[in-house]
Formats: sequence, C-alpha cells, structure tokens
Amino acid sequence: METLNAAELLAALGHESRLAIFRLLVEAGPAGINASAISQQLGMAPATLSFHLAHLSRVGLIAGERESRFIHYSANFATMDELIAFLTSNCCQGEPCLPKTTCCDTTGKRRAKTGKTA
Amino acid sequence: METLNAAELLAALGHESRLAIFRLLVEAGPAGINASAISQQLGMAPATLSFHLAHLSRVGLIAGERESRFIHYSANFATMDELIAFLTSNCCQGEPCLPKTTCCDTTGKRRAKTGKTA
DNA sequence: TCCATAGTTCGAATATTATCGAAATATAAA
DNA sequence: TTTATATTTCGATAATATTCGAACTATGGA
Repeated sequence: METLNAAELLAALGHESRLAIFRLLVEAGPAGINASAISQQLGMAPATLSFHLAHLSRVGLIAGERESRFIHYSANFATMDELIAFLTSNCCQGEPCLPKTTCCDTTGKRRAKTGKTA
Repeated sequence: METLNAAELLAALGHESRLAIFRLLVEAGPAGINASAISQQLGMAPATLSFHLAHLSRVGLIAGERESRFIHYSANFATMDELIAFLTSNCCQGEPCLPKTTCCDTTGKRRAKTGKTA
C-alpha cells in the first residue's frame, strides 16, 4: 500500500460519522447490515448517510450489495488489514512499541500477550 | 478510546503529507528526528511543515522536544497502539478477518502466523 | 552585540468537505 | 397501476482545511 492510498483510507475514517458507520460494520462482521439499520442506529439524514457510505465505498473500505429493496453494506476486512499493516510496517526499529498490536512481531518473539485484552 | 477521539487521530493521518511525516517518525523509532530532517526528506515549505507538525502534535500522535536550536519530533507509539486497538476491537464477530493483525486474538487461538510476513 | 540558523505564527487566498431538503430511481406490495 | 419504502443524486449553503510568503521568536556562535 502506498502513502497516497493509505491517506485516502485514513481520511475516509477520519470523520466521526463515517468512523461510526465503519465500526458498526466491523462489529457486524462479514454478514453486514443494511443502510436503514445504520440510519436508525446513528440517526443521520438519509442523504447524509448516503454521502458517507459512497465515500467509504469509493475508497474500498466497505461494499454494498442490493438485496431486494435494501442495500446490504459490509466492511472490507482485507483493506483494513492492509491499512493496519501499512501503519505498523518497519516501525520503531525493532523496539516492542505496540503492546496491543503485532508490530515488530514477524519473528514470533513477542507472541505471548501481557494479559491486557483491551 | 472514543469514536470522536479516534476520528481526530485518523483525520490527522488522513492527509498525504502528515501521513508521510508520521511514517517517517514511526520508522525512526523512539529516537525521532528533527524538523529540518523531515523538511529535507519531504521537501515541504517550513510553514507548511510546521502546520502539519502542530496538527499531529495537537492530537497526540507525535511530540516535539527542543534540543538546542533543533526540535526533535518522535511518534507517540502508545497513541498509535490504542488507535489500532480501537479499530479492531469487537471486530467481525470472531471470524479470523485480519490475517496480518491481532484482531480476534484475545484467546490465543490464532497465534501461529500463516507465513506471510508483509 | 550582530548574524545565521531552526522553527513557528500570522494572514489571506484557495480549495475541499459536509449537510440536508427536494427530486429522482429502484423495488415491492396493494 | 398506484402507492409505499429504501436509497441515491442534485444543488446550494456553510464550514473547515491547506498552502505558503512574510514577519516573528529562540538559540547559538563570531
């Protein structure tokens, strides 16, 4: 992933409403949920929600599929995974800088967690 | 971490120049580098660089410390760690959705990596 | 003290983004 | 075919962010 592309993804997530939408879809898992459900949960005007869904779709963080009258949205986990990998790649010169994350963890040396789970 | 705060961090990273600055600091590790070095590497006007450094500092993604005439900047790894933890928390209903990341990995069931390291 | 270097702040022009009512499109049910 | 529901597109407005020259502050050296 290149900086430009990563910046686009981060900018897309860098808005309270869009991040809330994305988190909802991330928690929903691969099954996803439809736009009405999102609208209800977040209380956004339809046009505004559509604007943000289009933005997230355009950069590839989510995808929508029509299912009769509804459009089912789901998070693109592969894209999120690549984004996180980009953010943590070549980080911190081997120091164990990210206790909650797999950073600096390509050799297996830091697999055991410290007990903190969130 | 709350959505609002996470969105602020993501928005800060959601700009090509700021992301480039941040990545530079992440790769530099805890030692950090000074503003001139960043300016040289990224070829940004001093005022523009300062603007972006201030933005990243304000949200807590980096910190600067004066060292004689230079100001030494370094990434705040703890903040980045929390941000990533927020993005992946409660994700995907237990599916192994993020092969490169520790998502869904609080029980130890998916510790062994698949061989891909980047 | 005077000068050079490192970096920030100010200010103004420019560009981008967000919001949401109203109108449009798509599907399904009556 | 008419009506209702789900969602998007359009358009205008308002808000926010970006850029960078010029002036300023801080530090160190001559």
